[in-house]
Amino acid sequence: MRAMSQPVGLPMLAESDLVRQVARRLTDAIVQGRLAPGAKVAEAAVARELGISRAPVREAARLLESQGLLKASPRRGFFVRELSAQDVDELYDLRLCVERHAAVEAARRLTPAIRDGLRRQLALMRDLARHDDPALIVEADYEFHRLICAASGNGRLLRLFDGLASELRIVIGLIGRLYDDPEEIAGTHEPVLEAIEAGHPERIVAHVDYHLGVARREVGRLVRSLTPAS
Amino acid sequence: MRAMSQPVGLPMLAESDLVRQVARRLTDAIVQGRLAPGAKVAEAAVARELGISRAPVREAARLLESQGLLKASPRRGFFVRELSAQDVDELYDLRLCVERHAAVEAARRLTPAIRDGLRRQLALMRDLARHDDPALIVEADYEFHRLICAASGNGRLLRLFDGLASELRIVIGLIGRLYDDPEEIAGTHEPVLEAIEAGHPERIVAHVDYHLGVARREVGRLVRSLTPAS
DNA sequence: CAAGCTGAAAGTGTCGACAATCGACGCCTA
DNA sequence: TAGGCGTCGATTGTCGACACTTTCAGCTTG
Repeated sequence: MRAMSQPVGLPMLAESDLVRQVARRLTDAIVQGRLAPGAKVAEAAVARELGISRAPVREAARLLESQGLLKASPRRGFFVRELSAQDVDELYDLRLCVERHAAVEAARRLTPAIRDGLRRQLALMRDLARHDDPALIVEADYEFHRLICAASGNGRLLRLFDGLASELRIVIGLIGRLYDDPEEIAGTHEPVLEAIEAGHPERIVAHVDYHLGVARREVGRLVRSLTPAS
Repeated sequence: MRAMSQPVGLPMLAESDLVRQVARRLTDAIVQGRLAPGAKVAEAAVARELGISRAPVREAARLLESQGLLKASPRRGFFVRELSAQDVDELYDLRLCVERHAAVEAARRLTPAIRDGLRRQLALMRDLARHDDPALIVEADYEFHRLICAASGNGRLLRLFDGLASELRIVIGLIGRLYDDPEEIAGTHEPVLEAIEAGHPERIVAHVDYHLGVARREVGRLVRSLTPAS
């Protein structure tokens, strides 16, 4: 007999239905760069490959469309979203709004468990930076920011962050690496956590701004290198 | 001969496919209060009523789920989302983040056309406040805020605002009226527009904060009156 | 009389199929 | 030879059907 369902607030990866499984697989393929921006996602092909009908694939595609990973072109199908430099700017503007608030709020509601979680994640990131596995660093980076958003106590904010991060990972996944100097980026994370632990709203905002500013420039450079003329 | 297709950044409401039509109808029914929170939205029933198959209804329901209007319960169907006081708090926290940024950005990029649009909308709101048609006032209020978000030039921000507003209108639609004193709310809008026209970021933020604070209290009171014990 | 069980009805999750539509290839014409 | 047009293939949008699950009403039983 299986364990009883635990009513924890976790995202519930039950994955019992096909739709979420397909959505997960497509998302992975996109953020890992296996499905390049602009690539067509044909329902029938995906369905054949997974050995299922088109209906779940179709619903999963619409789900990903609402998250901004796919773009639906009526009567033509779904395509992996292509991000312009302006798209990246929009995404980082929103990240700034959201993560400023999340960090300040996280500081207000900081518990020992959350603080330890953030410290562990930061240590992990530093560790990965030394061993230099670009894809894993991106993951750890993402998870650190996600923990802060989760610590804000605002579930919608967390979902919003997930959406923004997914979109950004369309371009990041293309290369597999984001930062030239992984140690540097770990270095800009540290003051953010320190400011949160200190609980100074102004310093929190300043450090979040600085860190996201660096990241924005890196990703912007990445996008411009992909689309030389646009 | 018709004009050539204009490559403007408009949302392109083609509305040719059934999915969007169904989504639109369901959304209207919810924000107008005809579908109460917690009500079941049975695919088969909706499909029968509209004389179509279940497939488009299903996709529309999933679309609305991603917008937070419906909640999917596996193997049980879709239900109109119920909003708690905490949900309202979350939504207004996000509105604050987003609309602060939108208003400041709108001031930076203010053009005469946009300024006139905002003024017209404000005048319309004042006019409606005198004639006291609660539902229309809510619409006009929503549209004023939406114009500011659109003026920010950030399409994702606008979509995000639309999502937040939709969710809030689940509860607002229940009563059909939001403010006891419509003139007062028009009064708190005016300084926001003035601050945007003046272009002082601090004043903009202050007035947006004040206005949304008033609105948050009103909606919060509304929600608590609906769910006495929770 | 209340609580648990049983059966049927309703509804969801998934499937395969058909018509409408879009894109591309090849053909005809100037 | 270049450009426009018609036809073909492939894919989407929509539909009806079937199996399984959930729900609820009525019955049985302690």
